[in-house]
Amino acid sequence: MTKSQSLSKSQTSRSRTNDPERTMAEILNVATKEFADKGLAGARIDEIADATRTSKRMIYYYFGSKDGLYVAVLEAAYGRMRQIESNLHLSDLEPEDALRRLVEFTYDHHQSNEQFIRLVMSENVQRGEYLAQSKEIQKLNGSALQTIQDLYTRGVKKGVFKKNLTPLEIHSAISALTFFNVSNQHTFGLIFKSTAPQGKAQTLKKSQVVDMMVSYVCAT
Amino acid sequence: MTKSQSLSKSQTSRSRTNDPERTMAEILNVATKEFADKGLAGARIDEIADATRTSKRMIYYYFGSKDGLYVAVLEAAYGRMRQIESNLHLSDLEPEDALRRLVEFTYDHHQSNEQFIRLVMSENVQRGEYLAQSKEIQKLNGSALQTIQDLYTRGVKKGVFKKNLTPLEIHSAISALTFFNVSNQHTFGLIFKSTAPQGKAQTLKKSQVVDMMVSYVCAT
DNA sequence: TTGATAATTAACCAACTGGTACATTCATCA
DNA sequence: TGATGAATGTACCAGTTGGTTAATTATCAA
Repeated sequence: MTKSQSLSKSQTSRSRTNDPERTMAEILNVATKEFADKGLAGARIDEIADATRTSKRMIYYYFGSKDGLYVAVLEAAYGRMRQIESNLHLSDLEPEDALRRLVEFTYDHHQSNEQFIRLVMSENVQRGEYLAQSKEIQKLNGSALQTIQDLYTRGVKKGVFKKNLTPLEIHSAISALTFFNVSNQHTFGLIFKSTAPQGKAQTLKKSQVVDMMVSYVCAT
Repeated sequence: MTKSQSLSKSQTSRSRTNDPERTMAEILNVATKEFADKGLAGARIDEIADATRTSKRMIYYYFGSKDGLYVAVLEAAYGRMRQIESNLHLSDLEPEDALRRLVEFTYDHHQSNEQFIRLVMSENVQRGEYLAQSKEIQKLNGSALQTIQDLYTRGVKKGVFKKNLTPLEIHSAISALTFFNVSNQHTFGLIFKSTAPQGKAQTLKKSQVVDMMVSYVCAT
C-alpha cells in the first residue's frame, strides 16, 4: 500500500501519483471500448475521459487529438490480433486437419472478439482512412498468409488439396464466412428472426464453415 | 422553361414552387448518400440540407428528426433492394444453374451497390437499433429465403443437391462471401496490398464464390 | 537540495450541430 | 375570389464537443 492510498478518498487536492504507463494504458483501454461501441464519430472524448481515472487533458497530452487516439486504438487492436494469430501450431498437423483447425480457430476467434470486429467495421465505413495513417500496420501483413501458404503447399504436395489456389483467396474466404457472421448479426437477426428461432445462435454454424472450406480446398 | 426560371437568379424573394413529393424524394436521396458516406453519427443535417434545393427546415417538416430521416433512408434502401431481388427468374433454370445464377447475381449486385452495403454496415455498428424501429422492415423477411427454398427443394428432389441444408444457411453463406468482399475491401486492401497487386480487383473473384457455393450445395 | 522537466488538474472557449420560432407564400376548394 | 391549411425560407438558439490555457505537482538527475 502506497502512502497516497492511506489518505482519504474525498481529499480533492492532495496526493497525486505519476504513472504515465498506467495512464496511457487506461486511456487506450477505455477508448477501445468506446470506439468499438460507437465508432469514431459517435464516440465522445468527454465520455472516454470520464470513464478514466484521469482527465481529458491527458488524452491530448498523450495522443494529441481524437483522431490520434483512434489510430492508436486501431494499432493496438491489430497488434493484439496478430499476436494471437501467431500462436497456432499448424505445422504439426496433416494438411486437412490443419485447415480444419485454422478455420475453427478463426471462427472462434472472431466469435469472441466482437470488439475487434466492430473496430474493423468502423474503419471500413471510413474507407480505411485512419488505418492507412498507421506505420505500424504495414508490418503485420504477411504473417497470416504465410501460415496458409505453408499449409497449402504441403497439402498440394501430398495430393489432398486442389491446385492453383492462392493463400489470399483461402484467407479471404475464411475471413468472409467467419467475420460476416458476427459483423452482420444484427441486421440479419432482424430480417430473419422469425425464420430462424434458434435464440442467440449464429446463422452460419462452425461446422458448416469448416465443411465449406474443406470442400472448396480439397481435391475432388 | 417555367416562369420562375426566366427571373434573375439573384432574386431572393420571388417565385417558389410547392412540390412536396419532389422535395421529400430529393431529401431522401441526398440523405442516403450522406448517411452511406459518413454513417449516422458522422452525417450532418446541415450538409444534407445544403446539398438540397430546399432547406433544413423541410427535413424536420417531413422527417421529424435526424434519426427519423435515417430510418426513412434505411427503409427506402431495403425496399429498393428487395424489389430488385424479386426480379430474378430462377424457376426456369435447372437447380444447379439457378444456384450459379443466384450467386452471380448477388455478387454483382453487392459489387455495384456499395452504398447499400455501407448503410448496412453502419446499421450493424449501431446494433440494428434503427432498423428495429422500422415497421416496414418486418414485411421483407421471407422473400429471399423463399426463392432459395424453391430452388433447393428442386435440386434435392432431382438428386443433385446435398440433403439437410437450410435456406438460411445457403443465403448466409452467399451473403457472407459477397458482402465481405465489398464491405472489408479497405482494411483488407491496406493489409494485403503488397501481396495482392491486382489494382482494384476484389480478393474473392466471382468464379471462386460460385465454385465454393456449388461445391458446398451439390451432392458429391 | 535544487532546478528542470514530465505529468496532471481544473476551468474555460469557440465552433459546431440538431432543432425551432415565426413569418410568408403556394395550392386548393368552396 | 378569398380563406384555409400545407409547404417553405430565414434567422436564430441552446447544448454539445473537440480542443486549449494556465497554473500546479511529482520526479529525478546533478
